[in-house]
Amino acid sequence: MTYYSEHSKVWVSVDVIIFGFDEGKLKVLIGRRQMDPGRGEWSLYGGFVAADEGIDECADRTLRELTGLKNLYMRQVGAFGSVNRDPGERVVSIAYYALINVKDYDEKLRQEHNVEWIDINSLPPLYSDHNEMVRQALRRMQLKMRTQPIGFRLLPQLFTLTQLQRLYEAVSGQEIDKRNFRKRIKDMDFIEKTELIDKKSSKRGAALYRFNKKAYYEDPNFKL
Amino acid sequence: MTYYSEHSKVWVSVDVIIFGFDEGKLKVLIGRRQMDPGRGEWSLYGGFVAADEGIDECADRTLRELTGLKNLYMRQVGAFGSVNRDPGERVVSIAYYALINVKDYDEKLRQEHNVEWIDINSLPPLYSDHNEMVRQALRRMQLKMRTQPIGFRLLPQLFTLTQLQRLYEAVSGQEIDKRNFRKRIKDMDFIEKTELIDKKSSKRGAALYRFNKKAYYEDPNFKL
DNA sequence: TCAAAAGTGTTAGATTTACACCCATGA
DNA sequence: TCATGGGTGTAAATCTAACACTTTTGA
Repeated sequence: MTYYSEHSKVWVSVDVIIFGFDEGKLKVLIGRRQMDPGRGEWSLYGGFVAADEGIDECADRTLRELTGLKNLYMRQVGAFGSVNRDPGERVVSIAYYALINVKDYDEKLRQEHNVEWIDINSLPPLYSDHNEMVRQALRRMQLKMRTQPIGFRLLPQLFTLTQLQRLYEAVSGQEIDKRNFRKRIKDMDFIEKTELIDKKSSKRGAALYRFNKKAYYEDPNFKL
Repeated sequence: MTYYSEHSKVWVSVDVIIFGFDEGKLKVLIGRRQMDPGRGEWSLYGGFVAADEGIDECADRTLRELTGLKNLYMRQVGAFGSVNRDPGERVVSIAYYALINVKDYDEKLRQEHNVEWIDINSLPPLYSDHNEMVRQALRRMQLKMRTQPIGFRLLPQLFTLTQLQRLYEAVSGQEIDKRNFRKRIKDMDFIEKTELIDKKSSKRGAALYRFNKKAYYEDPNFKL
């Protein structure tokens, strides 16, 4: 049974832009390409879509393969399919972006896969059209972040308000007024202050907060 | 030269959600599927990506094939690639949406292709995941329309403010206050009032306006 | 003469922005 | 004791939303 046999098939791959937040900077996980063509060039991590898997499943599998983590936040950026985007063969690639807490990523696994966290503002030239994928992924993530509380995916479960503010500054690329920021946060009941104090970041210590998912679904008024 | 031969290839197609505005309603161009499987079902118009064309070129070609029109506004919605989305074979499809002025579409061509303008709020069940494609395309278009003056692509070159308002109401799905709307329009210097009067829509007649692309690029302050 | 659509301003309320000082603590 | 990051409120400006009547003219 072959319905579309007069048309030609192409390879379809998935490339993942993995965002992390560390040292006050927004970072992307990239590595040296391990196959030809382009072996050794800086590249996003990716993989080919198998005959019996959907593209979302492929993205999940690829991400888990690299990070060992499940249930990460991931969204599609879009399809990239210029004829000559891949120097080897005709490949259409679907880009996804994912958010992870850098601390959750096992250091050994990172080294095994030979990938590194690079500041998004200092990315080297990447393989094929991967720089463009990163640009588009960032734009998408920025937009999403204004209206959905996904930033917490880049932070530990407990975080200080300064950390949260630095995160939003790093993602949006612009400074935020401390008092106005904290005022807005106070209005969101699903960002809960805990009794715990973080003593690492300052002498005085800063209150640790937590994102309450359940409270968010009951009253999802997020707007930054 | 075969780099990726251990991986399997799939068919890649393009499906186009063509939006039009007519009789105060937002409409989509759909037709009866002309091939197996699913022959006769309501469906978006689409086509397969050839080995030597990029996906954007494929979308352009598909759109021109159907409408005979060039330089239409078109944007990618995303890739759809569940394993079983197509009942015949494994096909990954990239959805695009396009905006056209219904009046520019040659009636004869429309009949030849056997497609119809259907109110987006009264769409029948469509082939495969096409209903979902339309939903996502609409959402994308709505978002874009708030910050970019793309609505004019759905109207004749000359239009009245009431037409423009009805368009925005149809796209956003909610009523807009007439006075507030016209106030905002007045602030945009690139929406120019002409000397011409439209006498079709009312006894009194309404001023016809025009979108000045050049003026927009000089001072792109659009916000609705 | 009247029905139908065009056109026009004001005001209250809500939201956004700008801005500076005291606090607690470890070194 | 002092340097460092934590924490707090107010006022002006801007933006948004609500709202009703007059005009023109073809039928």
